[in-house]
Amino acid sequence: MSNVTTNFNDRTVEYEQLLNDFKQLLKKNNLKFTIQREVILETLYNSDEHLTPEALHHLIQEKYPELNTGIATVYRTLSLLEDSHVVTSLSFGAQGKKYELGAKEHHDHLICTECGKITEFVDEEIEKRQQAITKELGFKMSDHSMQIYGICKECQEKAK
Amino acid sequence: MSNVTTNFNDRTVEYEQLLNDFKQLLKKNNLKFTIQREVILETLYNSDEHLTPEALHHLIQEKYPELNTGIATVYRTLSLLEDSHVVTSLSFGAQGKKYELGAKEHHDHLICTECGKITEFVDEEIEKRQQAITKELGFKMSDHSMQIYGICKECQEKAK
DNA sequence: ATATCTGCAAAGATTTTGCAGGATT
DNA sequence: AATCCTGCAAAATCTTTGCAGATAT
Repeated sequence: MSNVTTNFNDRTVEYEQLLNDFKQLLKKNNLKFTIQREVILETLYNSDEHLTPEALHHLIQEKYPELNTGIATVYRTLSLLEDSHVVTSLSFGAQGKKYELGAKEHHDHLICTECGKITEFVDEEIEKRQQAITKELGFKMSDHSMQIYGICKECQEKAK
Repeated sequence: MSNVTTNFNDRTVEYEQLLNDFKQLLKKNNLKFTIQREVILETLYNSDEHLTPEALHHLIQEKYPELNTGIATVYRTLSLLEDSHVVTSLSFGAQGKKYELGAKEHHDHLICTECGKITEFVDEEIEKRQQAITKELGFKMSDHSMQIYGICKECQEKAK
């Protein structure tokens, strides 16, 4: 099972692609390409974490203080990106929503309800079963998301 | 693989059990068993949905208006229940946190993006894989949620 | 030149907290 | 009787919105 044409394994090309898609999306909706929007996309791309709007804003303020990006712009851009399915949001036990780029390879989430840590994983078996189930029910799948909640190894040990 | 002792398949007994566990929990922490706390537990138990604090409060106000339960009590009780791992909170993309009893059988969702219909399903294969994955990573699973988005059979036919 | 964006600050929403009277142990 | 709970309302957070100047097309 190979998929040579889609997997460049080259982060620069990958980001260029993402950025281009984003520009296209904006153009199609008569929206403008601004430095703030680019910086938000880039910061999400370069983060391995699931970011809260506040954390994202903070990162941007640190890296590009001269832009003086407002938190309102972060919220507005995240909504835009979520509506367009470019990012997805998650939330767990603690408070607030967290965002991540949806363009990354598909993966599911293991979420610790004690410390909030999110671990990503991909399981071929599960992906296959999902396709089998939807096919069986005549459902045309466009997307899916899965979260497993529980307590991570570290927090279990701490509790002892 | 049988598990005769734990599966009564009798909702009344199941609820009694849950309620007893809850009472024990309260006693152990020098907390008091109040009518509001019971009603909150019961309403969560009887709901098939994942409820927001507001929705839960609304249901309770409708069913037991004479209690005049305050939203603050709902929040306080949900925190208590969540800290004790009796309920888990999660969020499905849209806004706000949603709560459900952790004791319920797992179920996944097939969501039609055209008509909004939600179909629940359980798949043994997926359940097994989830357990295998969490075990492998030393993670203690309490709950999971999975949503598959797409277009249901009926809507596909309508579109023709 | 026009339409959209942005930061700011104010408004809305959501969640938490202090307090005084009420309920449970 | 002592302790904990509750509803209420105020406070603290989190998110959205209106506006006037700035920026992208």
